Amino acid sequence: MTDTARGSSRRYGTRPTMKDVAARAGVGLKTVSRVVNGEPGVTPDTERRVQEAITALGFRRNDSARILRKGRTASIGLVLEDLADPFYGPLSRAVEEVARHHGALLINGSSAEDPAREQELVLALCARRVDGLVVIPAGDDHRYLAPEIAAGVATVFVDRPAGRIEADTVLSDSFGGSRDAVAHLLAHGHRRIGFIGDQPRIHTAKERLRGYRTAMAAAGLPVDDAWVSLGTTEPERVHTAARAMLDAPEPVTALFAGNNRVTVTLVRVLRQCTAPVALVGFDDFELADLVSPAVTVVAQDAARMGRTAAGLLFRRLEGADEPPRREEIPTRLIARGSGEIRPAHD
Amino acid sequence: MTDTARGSSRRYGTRPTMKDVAARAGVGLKTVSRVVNGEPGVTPDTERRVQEAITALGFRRNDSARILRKGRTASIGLVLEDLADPFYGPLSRAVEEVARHHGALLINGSSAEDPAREQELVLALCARRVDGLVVIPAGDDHRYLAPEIAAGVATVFVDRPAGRIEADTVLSDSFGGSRDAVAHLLAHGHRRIGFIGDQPRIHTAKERLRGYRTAMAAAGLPVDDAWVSLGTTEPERVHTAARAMLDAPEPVTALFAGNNRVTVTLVRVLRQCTAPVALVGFDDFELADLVSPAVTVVAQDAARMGRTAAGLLFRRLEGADEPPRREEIPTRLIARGSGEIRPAHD
DNA sequence: CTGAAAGCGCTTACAG
DNA sequence: CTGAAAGCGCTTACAG
Repeated sequence: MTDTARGSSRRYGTRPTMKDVAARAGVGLKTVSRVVNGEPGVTPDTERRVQEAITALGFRRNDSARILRKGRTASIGLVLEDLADPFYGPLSRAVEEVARHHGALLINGSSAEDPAREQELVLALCARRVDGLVVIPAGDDHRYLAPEIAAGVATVFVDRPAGRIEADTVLSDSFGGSRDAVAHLLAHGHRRIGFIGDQPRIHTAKERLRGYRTAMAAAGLPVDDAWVSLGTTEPERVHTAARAMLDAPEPVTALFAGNNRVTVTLVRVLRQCTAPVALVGFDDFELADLVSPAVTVVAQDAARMGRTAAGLLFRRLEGADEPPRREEIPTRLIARGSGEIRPAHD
Repeated sequence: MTDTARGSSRRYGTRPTMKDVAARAGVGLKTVSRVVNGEPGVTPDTERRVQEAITALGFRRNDSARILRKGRTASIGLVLEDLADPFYGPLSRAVEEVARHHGALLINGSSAEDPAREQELVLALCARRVDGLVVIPAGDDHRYLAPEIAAGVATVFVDRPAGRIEADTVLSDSFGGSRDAVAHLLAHGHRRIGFIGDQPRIHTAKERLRGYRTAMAAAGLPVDDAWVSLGTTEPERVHTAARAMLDAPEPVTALFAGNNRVTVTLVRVLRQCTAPVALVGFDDFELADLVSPAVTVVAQDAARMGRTAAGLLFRRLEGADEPPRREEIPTRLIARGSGEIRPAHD
């Protein structure tokens, strides 16, 4: 009889519960719970019997039930633009490492740069009752998150600020990094410098443009409208924009790329040019030193951004009750050759 | 009174439940459940009252409770080596897309190529009762998963086969791709070809070595032990191995790299060489065409691997009851220059 | 040292 | 169309 019951409880798709273990070991439910959770107050003999039952039945605690009772899920959500983008790999990994040290798992999803999808994902994670969220926002209005934050979901925004709510934020120094990049080109004799960046609704794109303008202004130089092009990072769009700047009657002698993907496209465009054109890119990429000329970049520290964000998150979860913080991670200019090319004449 | 109760139920960290909504709307619990889940059989007027209560209280259904009752978590686990590795980005993204179409979230973690950590992660995901698992295994003994699979956790192994259990598997054609790569070098006149690959305990490393040996044998050529080096992908290790092959009295005239990271290191090593040495790498990488000479590779389709794996997984979850499958994803040789260099003389 | 009862927040199965 | 009761598999708070 007992054997039959046990047999059927092993059927495909059915798993033994603590109750089954308790029955088999001839103890109470709470005793099984004690053993499973390593709580004290169980005699060695009782413990052994429970362990045997656990092994025999192939019991594994159902954390869904545990989570419901305890109120904490020991998981955090990570919403980013695209898991396949190399910038987010190290960032995700860093968040994961910190989560791991706190015994938490990572649930993540890609927004594909779509605000509606970002919101859908974030709210799905809230419904799962993640303890916290790390969000690289696609949208610019996060009021939908306010009730969740008020209900205790620790939330940190990374790479771009939250829109219309206050929250912990970790950003790269886009403004300072861009200003330095352009100053670097100016120091190498350039006067007509083009900026090709991401869509203007993206915060970092605006900041990088501001850095560009500030550096030009500090050098007392005018900025021709034709030297600035913001838009998608599609190769075709970037290619067209670059060609326009390079084929103008007074062509730019240097280009500053607003991000990773733009930089790579510009490397391709510039190989076709006869006259050398200087290039500095925002954000480093793996083989930047292998291309020739090697590409000068303003490097961001994605792993540090992830670590910092996760650190802030767990501070909140451990009860830190302080106003939202905004951390800025410095960038670093790495001169490799392409940014040190001087203008032909002028 | 009611207001006080409501006020306190909004306290930081406390969230309203269906019961609260029911009380406020003056309906039964089940009616709230019907509205929240869009089930039929609710008058428009009742529905409106419930919706108002939901909005007023900021209610969001607790999926932890739902999951416990329904038995399915609508989440799948993805365990890979390192989220930050560019090979896994597109693979993860592809798995995520398929999961999304099935309404499932992705929980993932990195094993860091450590079998113990792989097991710990996988079992933690099983305790969370993920519906399925996509595993890029680090270890070579997965018997620990047998009870979970028997209990209904759909499991698919990707990139490397499962060890000591039967399970759905999606692999690249490492053997065929490597054989083709080496045949390509042979066709360009090489006779002394070196192979630098990953650690021999990794299945793909063994398969790629087998492809190399098969191609050499098919050409009737001997393989000198000094031409084969398996080990970690640390740049230093790869550098030393390559130098030994290149500085030998009878140096190799071509190198076949067993993976991505090895290829990149070899590009760096070969730039220092005076005599040109041919190179083919297993696995494509983003800027392979920008390096000079551009790098000839055997490309894997990581996204297709991810899609295929997730496809198999959801077939199982939808009840497919068939023996474990093994899908092999073809590779593609992309000639870009480095693999078409001919040996100096001979 | 051990265990019975209540409850976490939902859904299921039924009854009106 | 609507709702009260039971239950998912654990943990909590108590009592022995």
